[in-house]
Amino acid sequence: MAQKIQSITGMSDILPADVCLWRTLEATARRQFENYGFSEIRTPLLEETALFARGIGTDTQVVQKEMYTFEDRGGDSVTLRPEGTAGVMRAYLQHSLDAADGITKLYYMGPMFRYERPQKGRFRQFHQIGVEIIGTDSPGADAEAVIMMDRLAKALGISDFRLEINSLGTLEERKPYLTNLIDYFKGVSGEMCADCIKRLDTNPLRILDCKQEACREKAKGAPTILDAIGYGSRQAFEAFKTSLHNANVAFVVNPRIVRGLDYYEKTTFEFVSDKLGAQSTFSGGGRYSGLAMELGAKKPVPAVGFSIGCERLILLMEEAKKKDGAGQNLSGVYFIGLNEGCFYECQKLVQRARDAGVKAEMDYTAKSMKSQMRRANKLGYKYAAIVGDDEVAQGVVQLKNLASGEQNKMGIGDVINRAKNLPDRL
RNA sequence: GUGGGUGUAGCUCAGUUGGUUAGAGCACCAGGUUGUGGCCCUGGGGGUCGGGGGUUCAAGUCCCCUCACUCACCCCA
Repeated sequence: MAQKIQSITGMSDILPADVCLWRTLEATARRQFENYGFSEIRTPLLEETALFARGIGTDTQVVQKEMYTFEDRGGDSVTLRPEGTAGVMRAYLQHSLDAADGITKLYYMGPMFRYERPQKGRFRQFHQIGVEIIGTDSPGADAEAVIMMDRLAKALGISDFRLEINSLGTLEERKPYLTNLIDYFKGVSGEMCADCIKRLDTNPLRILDCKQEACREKAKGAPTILDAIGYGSRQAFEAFKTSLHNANVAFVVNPRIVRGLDYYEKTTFEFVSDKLGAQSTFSGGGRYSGLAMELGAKKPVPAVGFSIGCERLILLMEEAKKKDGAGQNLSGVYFIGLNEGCFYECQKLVQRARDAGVKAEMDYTAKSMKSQMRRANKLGYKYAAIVGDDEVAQGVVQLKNLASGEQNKMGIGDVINRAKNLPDRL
């Protein structure tokens, strides 16, 4: 016997019962983003490996350990995209999307791939919806992006979340800060956990976020990035905060927010919820400008963006939906043929209904009436249309309203009008 | 990559110190009504007990290995 094949680790099916929620998310995001003047862009799932290596940063965990990278048949190294921003920036540069206007506002949605151990809210194939505002370093753009995300979450019925913001300063400002930070932690490294001692070399900012009690204690006394950033960054951060206030977007400043991708600078932000387990960030982003140069642009291109972890947001939507408990609305006509002789007539009627734009089905074989009625009920049809010998002879059907039990004889034209909720002609 | 938890019917789960033919609820199918669904009643189908090996007269149950799922570390959306 052949072995049963199932989906591979960390890559799950979105089943029909769940697709409704996904469509709501996607449609709401599209409508919102387009109201803010964004256009959709679709880039390939597969890109040259160098795009991500250079764009995200060679030393990041994503690039070093998590990418699905392989040689294609021509011997080129290609990679399944682990995030969306690099591909969008590549497309922006490749097609000179700045030509029409200095500012380009884009959004995208689709699957991303990272080879990680799955857990709650984390998968190997996961979905992101993201936006990028390219071509301006105005903090107004940062605010617009964050406000849009805030409104989207609320439009989806999610209220139980908080916004955390920070500024990482520019790359130049961060360098001396990092040196200070490393010096500080080296002074107290004897009391820190093994992971954090490693982080001194790999990712010192992460130490600020360590969950170990001893490290947290030490992190309290550490120099803060917000004290180290320059005048320009500070002013931009203040302007950003003012815009959030003006839009009634609540936030907390969290100087320990660290982003995992190298290209971030200045404003960064995360939308977090404590209903998501350990992976509590459902949307995160920030400002970047070095990315374009890494991808071969002649000068830096300032940009800001964020991306939503769809699976995590869906989790929150499910949570919010539990409170509503929306009932299903019935629709369509289920045709019931009472015997073999009526079967073909029934097929004709089903097709006329469908051609007229009405949802309609029937059994594939002439089973008992009871069985067909049960099916009509189970599938959530509003009407059953019963077709027996008498009805065929008279050119009518018995149309039964399955909710009220009311039943009337009528021609197929009237059935179609009823099912389309058009007023009856009679 | 590391650690914990869980794998028995389509789903949720029982299954005693190892002991007859592995059960329940829901779901599914049929009948109770030869042309009327939902509720109810009756009956039915469906299981390599995740997989492999071992101990034993005997393994769903004990031991080893393995795989999958899940949660956490790490990291991130």
